[in-house]
Amino acid sequence: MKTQLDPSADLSIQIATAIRDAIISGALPVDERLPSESELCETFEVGRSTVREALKRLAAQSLIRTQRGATGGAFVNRLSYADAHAQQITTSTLLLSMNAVNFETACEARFALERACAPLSAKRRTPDQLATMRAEIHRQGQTGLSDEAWCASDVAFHRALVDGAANPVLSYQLAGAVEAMQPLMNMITFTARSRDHIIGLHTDIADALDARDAATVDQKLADLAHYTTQLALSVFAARQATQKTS
Amino acid sequence: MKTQLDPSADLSIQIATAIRDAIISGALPVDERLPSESELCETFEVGRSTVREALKRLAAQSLIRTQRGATGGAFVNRLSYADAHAQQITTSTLLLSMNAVNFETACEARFALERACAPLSAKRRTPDQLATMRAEIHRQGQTGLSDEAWCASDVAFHRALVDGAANPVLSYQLAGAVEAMQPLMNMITFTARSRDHIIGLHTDIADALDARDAATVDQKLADLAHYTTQLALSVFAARQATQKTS
DNA sequence: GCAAATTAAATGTCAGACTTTTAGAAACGG
DNA sequence: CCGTTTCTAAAAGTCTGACATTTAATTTGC
Repeated sequence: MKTQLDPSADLSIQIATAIRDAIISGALPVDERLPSESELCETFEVGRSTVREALKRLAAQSLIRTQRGATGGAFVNRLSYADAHAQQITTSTLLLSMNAVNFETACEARFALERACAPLSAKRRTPDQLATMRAEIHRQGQTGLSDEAWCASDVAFHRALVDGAANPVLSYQLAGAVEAMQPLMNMITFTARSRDHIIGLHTDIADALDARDAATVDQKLADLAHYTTQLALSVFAARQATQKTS
Repeated sequence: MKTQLDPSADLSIQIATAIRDAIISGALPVDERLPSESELCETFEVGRSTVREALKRLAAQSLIRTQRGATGGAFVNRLSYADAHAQQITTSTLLLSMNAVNFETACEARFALERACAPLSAKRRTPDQLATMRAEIHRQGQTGLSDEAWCASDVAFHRALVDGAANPVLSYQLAGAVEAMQPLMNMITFTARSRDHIIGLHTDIADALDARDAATVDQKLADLAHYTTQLALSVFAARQATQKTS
């Protein structure tokens, strides 16, 4: 792990990189304990704060965890799907909000990914996941549901669909994308009429999954993608018109 | 941004979280300069090392960048697709290597995602991207190509296919998945016979994209997924048999 | 008016002390 | 001999103060 450091660049970055490389390459296996901070100081011949800043960088990426106390120290962390999922959501959310990705692009990506797991979900979905979808559809039909609650339920519905594919790698990638889009979706006002239409499509999707009819699931997801995009465009257009008159 | 800190938990984590929330919520816009370290010390009433460790955590996630000198400081970073892409690859790679995701699961996810952008790529691929694919196919046909070089070319081919969808959100998500799988693919020995078969499928895919024939692209990707999975399984089985005899 | 030197502000690094947490060892008592 | 309590040591977390380095703005000198 020891590498010569270039004093002209930031030391804590170099140390973090060296340790990260050791972890990624497998030289430091999961749950292996790193040397203590003092030992790392001697190894790299730097001050303790420098070592600590390097370790914090790694901790921020969930590559290590630290534990205080006598047998404590820094340990190589087994990256959990939950950790990866959280990072994915943060990254995707920031990417969407900071780069002015237009709604169409985000929507297209989301539904393209979701359609990718439709056939798998049709094959493997459990009765439990179907029940979750039905429950969310029922909730979506309730009057007086706020736009936020509506969107949250929408996410839960699609999350169940994705989980139905029973592929954790797909779930982690996709659920991140779906949830990252929620802030964008929250900006849309869903009228009672548009809600009814979406609920209809959701019902069709659930029915098709029930019947393990992959083609119909795919078709209805495509319809939903098209409808959502059109709806968003009209809502944004209307909002822009309002702003001009005011 | 100022929030009361709980002295029982780690201060640097709380400070990092507070600033991160401010960034994600948009309270701190892109390129906004954070208060200097000394000012943050006073705001949160902690020592400078604590503030610095918090900032390093954020820097590790590309949420901020720091600049030295008179007009320096920490600035809210505009997350670039390149940054997001790099993080995605690291996360996905670790997830696959640390969680004993079996090859079938990873492969299934990868091709499911890739098939998701096949129809878009068929519609939008540029002549340039087609040329890249043809070039990689040509390279793959050369004799004496190492397994690593073969896999790298394979990644480049699929990357061009994904980029053909002309959706940056899809590119970032998918290219990460494709590249994260490369270490797993590198573990497979590709015989001349299997290479020929894959090259044939690649050619079919390129031809179908050329003709903007989405259905055939999808079909050939499915074939490729199936073939790759079978090939991997047989390679792993053969390796296991060898180990038993030794 | 332009170039060089100075200054000031900011991050990066270091050293040392202290605090807190924690597991294990030692002492104690039944 | 066993269980409980106390002590101890190791380690991360925090604080303070100092110095180094980088960089832009300011001042100075010509």
